[in-house]
Amino acid sequence: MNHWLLKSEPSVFSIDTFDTSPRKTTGWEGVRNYQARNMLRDEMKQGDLAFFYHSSCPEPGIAGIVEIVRTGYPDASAWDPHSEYYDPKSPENKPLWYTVDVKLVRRMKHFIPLASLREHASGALDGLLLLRKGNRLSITPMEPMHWQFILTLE
DNA sequence: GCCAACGTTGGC
DNA sequence: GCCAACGTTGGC
Repeated sequence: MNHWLLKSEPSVFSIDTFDTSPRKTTGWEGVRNYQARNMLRDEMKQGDLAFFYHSSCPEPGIAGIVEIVRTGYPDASAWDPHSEYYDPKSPENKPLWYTVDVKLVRRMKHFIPLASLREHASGALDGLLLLRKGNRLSITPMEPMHWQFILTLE
């Protein structure tokens, strides 16, 4: 099983938004970055777990855990002219962008602020992509070691 | 709002 | 293929 970290802006989709989603599941639409696309399409497996991270907000950090419940399939929003994720460069019969379905497993017992993660940046969380300067990927793979350690922080 | 870092675009 | 310009991300 793989471990991931998914970023989301709470003003767009927060951990609470899952409560209003059928079966607490949502399509992870709108990723328009090739590196992230490749992970969505090729690497995420059913049953994989991911930390759900709030970004670009007053208190960034890890809010919960989600599970990949459907593996990569074409992101239809790229073909929808009314969608904010519409991409005219995506051919109708050849999908350019992909998405997966994620389901909320649970909230963290305690929200884990980015600042708390940083305290271990040169220790147990050394190498965590999220903490690397300049990292902007909305999807990053995580080492099981880092996953386990973060669970001890909650 | 500022700024660093990175990705994408497009001219050549 | 190079590289400057531009756009986006995201913490602060």
